[in-house]
Amino acid sequence: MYKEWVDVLYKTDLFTNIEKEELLGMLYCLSPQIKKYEKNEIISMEGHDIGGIGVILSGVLTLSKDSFDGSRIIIAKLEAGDMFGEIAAFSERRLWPASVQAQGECHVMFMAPEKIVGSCQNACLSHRLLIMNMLKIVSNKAMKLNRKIEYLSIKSIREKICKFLMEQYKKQKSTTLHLNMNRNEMSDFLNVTRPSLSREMSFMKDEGFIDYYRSSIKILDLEKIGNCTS
Amino acid sequence: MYKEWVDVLYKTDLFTNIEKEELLGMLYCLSPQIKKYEKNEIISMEGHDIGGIGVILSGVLTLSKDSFDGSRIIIAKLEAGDMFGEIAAFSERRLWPASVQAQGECHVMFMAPEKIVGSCQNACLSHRLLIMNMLKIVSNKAMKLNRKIEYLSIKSIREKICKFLMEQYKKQKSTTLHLNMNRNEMSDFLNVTRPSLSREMSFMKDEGFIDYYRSSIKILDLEKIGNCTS
DNA sequence: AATAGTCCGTAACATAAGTTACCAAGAAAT
DNA sequence: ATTTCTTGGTAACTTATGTTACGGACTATT
Repeated sequence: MYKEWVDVLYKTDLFTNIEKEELLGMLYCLSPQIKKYEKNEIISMEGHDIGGIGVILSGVLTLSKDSFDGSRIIIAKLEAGDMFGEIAAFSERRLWPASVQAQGECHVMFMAPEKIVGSCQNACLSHRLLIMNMLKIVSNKAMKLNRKIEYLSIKSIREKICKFLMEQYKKQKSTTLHLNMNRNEMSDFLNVTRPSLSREMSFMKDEGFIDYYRSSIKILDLEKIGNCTS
Repeated sequence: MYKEWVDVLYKTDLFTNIEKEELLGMLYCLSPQIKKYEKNEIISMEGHDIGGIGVILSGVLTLSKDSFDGSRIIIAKLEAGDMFGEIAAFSERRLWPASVQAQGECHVMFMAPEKIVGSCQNACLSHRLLIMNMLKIVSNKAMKLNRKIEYLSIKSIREKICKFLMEQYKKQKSTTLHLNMNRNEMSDFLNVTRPSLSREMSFMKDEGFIDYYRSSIKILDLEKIGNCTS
């Protein structure tokens, strides 16, 4: 049952530094549930009780936050190997802070947080590793949230775009960028409306900073993008 | 040297579930540094390398983020027993994500993250507890960042004010609120300008939702504050 | 008591961003 | 090939919020 997923799990952050042979044994100890979801199926709803920590075995999920007025902001896309729910699971307020939805068919493994933290007789050493991995994962996630805050704290759209482009540039190590999101998702991510984003991007095109066609963007003036103030 | 601070540390989240008698021994094992800072002294600068995790022994500190344009957003005020730097210390990118500044005279204890995570011979059990406490602390902090994101994602000032007032109401369990910040700090927190905040608050006063005088705010129409949409 | 400093409300004005609507290019379906 | 749907650019208009500046009410200092 777990065997077919060992190769995927072996590469996850949660099981870093844990040997493949040990892994299967640990899995039986952790006794996670594996569930399959269809396209657009909602895996967890913001505000509901947390069942367990999720590890994506296959497929793509979207993490989104619902605003009061009904609009939805996509926080992130998650794929095989990624986790969700770890933050809330180990905190005091054990409610889903966001909604998780299947973008296509996918498999997800759920673990009870107590099983990770709680010691067990046969695999104590690995458990220690597991907790330490968990600490690192949660810390990294917190750092990411922090970066998100930096985005949202920026007030002008142009600065948001510049910051976004610079991060993409650093990630893709090229001035020719291929985004894995469309305009709508990009505007969601930057927390602005699509027409406003398009307008600002077209201004920047007119001014010769960038060129673009749909989700391909070319940075023409890297320096100006880098220290854009207004 | 550490003795005088045991009572403070005993109450911190980091040492939860650890006996007072054990604590002193652990401190010698962790060998933290204690430093004293004067009013307005900068304890750590955003972007610089992390020395260690800080625990506030006395005094009040402010956590703030610098924007590119020079403005500064106050994220939080920290007081005796609070920690800072835990997130970054256990993540991959070990840089201060924010600046920390002394609001008045204060004492801070710094610990190397390796000392917490690394096992030691004499206090292995306590170390396990320490790591688990750490996991909970970091998770809680991540949840708080998440809440901050919720604030920043709100676009209208009025909704921000309403959310802020509702949280204060839940915290203080009274419709007569006493804020521990002035208008400037409040506007920083909500990431809007002070005059804009004042204007919106005065509109809300005119409409009979609230009444206020400086940092005392009275909620008059709890329901309308609670489900304010525009 | 007089002075200076801080905090905060207010108002006129400027502007950036949201809103709505429309259209064209591509993609998918028939 | 034709139709339908999705995606994204554009433009006119509206509106919320930032900007700047001023003044009054406290507070602290001398």
